[in-house]
Amino acid sequence: MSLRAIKPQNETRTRILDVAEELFMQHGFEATSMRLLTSTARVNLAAVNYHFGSKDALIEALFHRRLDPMNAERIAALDALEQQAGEQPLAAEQIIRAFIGTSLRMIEDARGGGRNFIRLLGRAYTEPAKQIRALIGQLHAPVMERFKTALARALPQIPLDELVWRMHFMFGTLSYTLAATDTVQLIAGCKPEDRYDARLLEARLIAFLCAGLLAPLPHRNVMKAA
Amino acid sequence: MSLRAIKPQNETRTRILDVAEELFMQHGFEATSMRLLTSTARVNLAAVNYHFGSKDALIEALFHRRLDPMNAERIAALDALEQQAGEQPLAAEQIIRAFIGTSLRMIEDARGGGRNFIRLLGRAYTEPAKQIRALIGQLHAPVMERFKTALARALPQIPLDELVWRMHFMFGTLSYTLAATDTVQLIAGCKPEDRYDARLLEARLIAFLCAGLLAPLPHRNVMKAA
DNA sequence: GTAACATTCAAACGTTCGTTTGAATCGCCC
DNA sequence: GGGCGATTCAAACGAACGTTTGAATGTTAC
Repeated sequence: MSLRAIKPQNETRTRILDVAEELFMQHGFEATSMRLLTSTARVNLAAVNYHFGSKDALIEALFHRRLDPMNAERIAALDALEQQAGEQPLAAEQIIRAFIGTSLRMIEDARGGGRNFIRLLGRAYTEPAKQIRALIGQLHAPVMERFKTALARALPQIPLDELVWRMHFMFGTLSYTLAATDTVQLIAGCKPEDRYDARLLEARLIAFLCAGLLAPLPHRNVMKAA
Repeated sequence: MSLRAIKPQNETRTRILDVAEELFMQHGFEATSMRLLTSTARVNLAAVNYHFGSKDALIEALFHRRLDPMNAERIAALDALEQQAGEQPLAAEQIIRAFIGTSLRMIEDARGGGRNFIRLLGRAYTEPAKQIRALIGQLHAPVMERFKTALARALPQIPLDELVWRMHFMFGTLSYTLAATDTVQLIAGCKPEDRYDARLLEARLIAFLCAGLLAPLPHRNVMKAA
């Protein structure tokens, strides 16, 4: 067998996953049929069922392939920050950077398909299918808990329930921004080319999110005023 | 014909729309079949095609029914604010309140189905189907333009492109928060009962969004640093 | 009462879906 | 080079989908 003819291991699996990322991002999970997927990937119709078991299992494998390393990287980044800081508390901005940096770096990876996945992920947070939301929640749970305690230590003046909501808002901003497609331009005048300058986008996101996270506490008496 | 037996006009239409709101919110557009929809609404299977023409046309009518009054209300609220302020510029917080107040008031309407629609809407912003995103974008365009100019006048120190992005972030926060389901609790410790205290949620959202909108400008040299 | 129109109904239409099947082909070790 | 597990292939499966049809029923006006 010649060297040039060596067939990469799991080539079919990989090609299915890559195409699935792109098509699921474009059309959604339900609207992407196995026939379109397999023909686009130039594999047999039965290949998905053979290699993954079912369409649902393919979706699960797709999220695991990207999310597991991403979340590990996030936790490692936070570990490194805390070790480097020693006893000193971290700044909220550092923690935010550690979280969204992982996503934004993948956005720059247009060739490798990372951008496709990030957009798909942004959509998946509001996916109606319960099993998908449950999977995402389960994969994110450890890293969420980790960042929650880190932020709570960095911002002791913010009550925990308020902090949880602000993390919720932050997460919404991030997922919506990442999920945004080229076609939808809700706010007229938005220049689409800006969207892919990940460096500038990061600076804008950080400024917005840090300010929101550190916002003055809302008056608690709104609870009684109702 | 007795008074009690009077059949409300368009009862079938209305019942279809109400059930569609609920089922589309629960399962999404694609995953909700006409058979489930019509049987839940206790109407004949052909009723949707008779009254609306097609499933897609039903979706379109569903958005029009809620969004047209909502956006009219938003613009009216902004008009009232500006007239009341006379020559004086509005505060950013007033403008934000005018926008999100409409959504949050519908969240409190659990009986009337407004809550269903708001959640559905939150999801629709990241809907993969292009026609749906295009419809939402088209229905929102006038109100978006209106709020953009209002915010630009209230915050002249913020460059327009930065302002557009911050509106984008705001919109993401709002849509994600509204779309959030009971089942997904990405951040552990979030108490679901808080979610329906619209008054408290509004105070939290306003504090977060105002701070983000008024955040210090990011350093522009990040563009060169890349 | 009856003609004209609006709505509802049960049944069927053709299509597409995810999945399964069993044979054919490939890659590799002895 | 023959055997064997891994993979690919064309074909078919039953189910579910959105939609259409034509008759039946309800409603309104004269």
